[in-house]
Amino acid sequence: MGRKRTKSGKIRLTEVAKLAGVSPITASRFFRNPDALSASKRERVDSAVKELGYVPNLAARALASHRTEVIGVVIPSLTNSVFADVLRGIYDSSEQSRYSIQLTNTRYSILQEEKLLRLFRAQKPAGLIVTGINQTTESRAILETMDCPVAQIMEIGDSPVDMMVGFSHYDASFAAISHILQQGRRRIGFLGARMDPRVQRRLDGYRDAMKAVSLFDSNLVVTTSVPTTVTLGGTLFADLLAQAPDIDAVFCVNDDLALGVLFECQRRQISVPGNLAIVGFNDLEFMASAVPSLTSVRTNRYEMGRHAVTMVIDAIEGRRPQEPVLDLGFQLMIRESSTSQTA
Amino acid sequence: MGRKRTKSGKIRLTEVAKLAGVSPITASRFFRNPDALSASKRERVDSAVKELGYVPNLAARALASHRTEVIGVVIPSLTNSVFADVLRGIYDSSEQSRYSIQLTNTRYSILQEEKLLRLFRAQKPAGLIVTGINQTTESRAILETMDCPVAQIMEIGDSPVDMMVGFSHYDASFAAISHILQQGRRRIGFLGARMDPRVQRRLDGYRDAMKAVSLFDSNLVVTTSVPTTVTLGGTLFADLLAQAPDIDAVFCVNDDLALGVLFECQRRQISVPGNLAIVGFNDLEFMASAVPSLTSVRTNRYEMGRHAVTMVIDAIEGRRPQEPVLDLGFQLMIRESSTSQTA
DNA sequence: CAATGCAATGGTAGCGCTGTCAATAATTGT
DNA sequence: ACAATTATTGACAGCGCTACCATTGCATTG
Repeated sequence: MGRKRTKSGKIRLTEVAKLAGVSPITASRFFRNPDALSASKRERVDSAVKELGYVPNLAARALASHRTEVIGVVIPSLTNSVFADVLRGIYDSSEQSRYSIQLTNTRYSILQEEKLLRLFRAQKPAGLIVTGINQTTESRAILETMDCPVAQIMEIGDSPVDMMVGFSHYDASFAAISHILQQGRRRIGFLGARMDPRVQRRLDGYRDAMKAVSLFDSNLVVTTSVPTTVTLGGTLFADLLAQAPDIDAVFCVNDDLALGVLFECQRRQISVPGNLAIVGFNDLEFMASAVPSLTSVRTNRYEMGRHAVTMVIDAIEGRRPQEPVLDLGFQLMIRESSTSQTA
Repeated sequence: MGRKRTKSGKIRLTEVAKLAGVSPITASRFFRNPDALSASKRERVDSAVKELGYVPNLAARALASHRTEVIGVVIPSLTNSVFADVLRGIYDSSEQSRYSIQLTNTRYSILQEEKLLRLFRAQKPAGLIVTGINQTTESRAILETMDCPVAQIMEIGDSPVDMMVGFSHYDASFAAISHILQQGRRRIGFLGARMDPRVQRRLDGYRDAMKAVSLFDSNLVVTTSVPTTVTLGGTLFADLLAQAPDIDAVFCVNDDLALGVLFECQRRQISVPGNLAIVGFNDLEFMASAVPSLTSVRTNRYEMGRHAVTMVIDAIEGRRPQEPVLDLGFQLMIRESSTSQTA
């Protein structure tokens, strides 16, 4: 008993084929592999598609082909502005392709991540982009049976599930501390919030850099698992001052904290960089226009998103990169807040 | 070249039904309308699903039912931190439902918006969330033939396509200016960047509030179509000072600009609020911890996202709100930057 | 010239699920 | 007790597309 609604206007591939005078399968090929058609048929199908305003039914296509044109993305946070740039890169790249993005958010929950990965595996995405390299054993197992290209982003490490795009948080942190040391500062505090694996590695870099010059002191480190805010930067800085009143520099694991520290310094009349150097991480836009301008570690987040999508799509289409790990590096943006007043 | 993969392990609804000893259609109903099953069958299907680890094939479901469980979201920018909060609300709400989010980005392009809406219409989403109320005639026509619930978010107006969640940018701006006037300031500058329709309405509110007390002066207004940054706030403020050196307050259409103005004041040794009051818009988190703390208009962005999804889902499931327009209002967060020094 | 290869095209047969409506079982009222 | 009503359930027939393989036509080869 027919649902007449079906006929209501919906153009099917069959109609296109009929108008073009070809078989449905040829019309189908027009979309998936136009080069396989002769020029004449290609043109006939093309104009039939345009004349009828045909739009493929993606559900039917997915059902018949056992594939989707969806790239899954798993990130830990929508709030963290770091991911905004990555996402922009991801969406920008995907828009030029046939693939669409399915974005999901773990809220830094390991369990949520496992659940999402399981969901993705069941839905057979064409590709997958996940954040970080510290998946649980379970998550890793799911990723390895994913049956599609997988890119891990934000950081790089030794054993990619498949591909990686990122940079070394350890090296970036180490470089930042080295710079501060070079400026003659000795008592460098460390401020960390929401200690996810990447932030943890920044702490490792800090610790090793300090230990290398025998300047490490656990009183210089203040961390919390609370999510980052500018206000929190001020609070943590106050804690740090209480623990180590003689600090002459602060390294913050992100720029929001650094801005909070700057404000707290203004509140307490601590001169920056006179009495205190401040260095942040990520190089958000405001760092350059703060007073004094704030030194930070620039990370190539937008490019990370773009490359991740490009690599995944290339892999889907059989063009695997010869080098599965892409290091996008970082740049130390040295500004007033960490250079001597005289400079 | 067989792809035997098809059979490889995939559990179909038929298998579940067989194990549960029911017909496939009954098993199907278990997912879509469990209340229609008797308790005994429901349990049998439930355990069969669990035992086999069955996961529904969404493509098949969409093809057979002519519906999807996708809610489309159209926003103009992924960078603008205002949308991060809205998106968080949207994703948080959707995760508790069966619906998934398909996010798209117009980059403030009218044409891109039309293209995306056309695409969505063809894919028959279960619901749609779009930004703003100023669609083109063409976009509006597409929305009206969308055949699914549509929520317009970020602002409210008189003729919703279907539903609306937002607040009045005009009123918010008017209220902010009234507050500044109340503080005895007379020469209130206006700084605007990326003049999208909502920002435009904030300008309208400013203009009317100033005209109401005969204090409007076009020299007090500086706008640009360039996207907002903190740095731009400083630049625009410099332009404003050049045009109107006697200003005693600045109203910025967003908090990034306000922060840029604050930094520029620090650079130029302009005392805030002594010589200049600063008021921003959105109440981003840093506003409260700046020195001095910065007055802003708090908008309920997270709630906006949550409500939009909830309303759309309710409408999809037949529970239409009696009132299609939801005004989430705003709150003026009065802080040091706009109050007299003596206060 | 037949044998061979290859490019272009089409026929057949589902992909896994649900809409429709009919059929059956359970419940109620009088 | 029996008809009328309601709750459950199932049979059937596709949804619109593509994988697979077969077929056709034509150029190439020895």
